[in-house]
Amino acid sequence: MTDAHAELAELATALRPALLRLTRVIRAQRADMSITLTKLSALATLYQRGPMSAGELAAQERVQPPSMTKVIAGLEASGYVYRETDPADRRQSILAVTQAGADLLEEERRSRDAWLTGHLGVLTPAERNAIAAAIPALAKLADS
Amino acid sequence: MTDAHAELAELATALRPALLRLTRVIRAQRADMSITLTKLSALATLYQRGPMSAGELAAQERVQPPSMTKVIAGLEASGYVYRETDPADRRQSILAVTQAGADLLEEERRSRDAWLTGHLGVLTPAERNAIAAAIPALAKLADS
DNA sequence: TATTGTTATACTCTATAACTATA
DNA sequence: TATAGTTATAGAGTATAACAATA
Repeated sequence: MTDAHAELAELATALRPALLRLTRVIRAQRADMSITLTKLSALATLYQRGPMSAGELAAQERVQPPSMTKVIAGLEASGYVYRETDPADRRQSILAVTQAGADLLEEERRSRDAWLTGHLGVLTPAERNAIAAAIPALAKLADS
Repeated sequence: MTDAHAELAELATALRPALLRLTRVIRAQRADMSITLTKLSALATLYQRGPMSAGELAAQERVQPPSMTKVIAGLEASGYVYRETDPADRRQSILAVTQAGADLLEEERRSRDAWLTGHLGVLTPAERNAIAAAIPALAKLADS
């Protein structure tokens, strides 16, 4: 007789190290690049989803507000994002990506030596399809 | 005409935030547990793969040796691993999981409220299958 | 009072460089 | 000399608690 919980625990046990190690590898590969993975991710989200407040961006990225404050400060200092006080609620600022930020994202996307893009090319089409098919479920897990 | 590189870049762009956010959520959920995700992962690897040296464990976990030194020190202090000097090469120690370490892993696996296990249960069977199918490809990426 | 964001502080994770012990 | 591991040091990432400004 099948134990459903044991099966889920098995899946969790297999998934956890795969996520952790791959994230480590991706971070390490970025060590000598212009911005870190954390900053790149926040910048990409802001670009894709459009201008938003610091709190909204923190929620999107699944970090606490003080963590996002530091990430934004770095992106702002580098000239990749700017902010304007929301006239409707002066506690908030609306963040947006600058042209330099958009250029950086485009460069990252296009770059032939971007590690993850290059290594995805080493996988078989079936393996890439398997990853593509799993992304919505992984995103749903992060949301739940 | 299809640009293969652009497609890979798209996949990378979708995968990266999913990995990063899910890893953040999993780490955050462990905040009040007995050991951190990094230590749990190293302990689980040592248990599954069997006794090995510190250098081997670092390579398995995709971290540099000094990082693993600290992880091992914590696990040893907690009584979850022990080491014995390799008689054939006295520079190395062979690490192994103690009974307390094995008990902890069993407890983690069994625990009904382990976050990841619980939340995998919320996914549909098709979503879980998609994740299970992607794990080997994710592991291959981390290896490549 | 409640909400948004920041500052202050601290801990975990991880790396590189330099060193020690052994081979 | 070369290798395995540790120590020293530093930076990134992240959190909680306390605070300030605004609603």
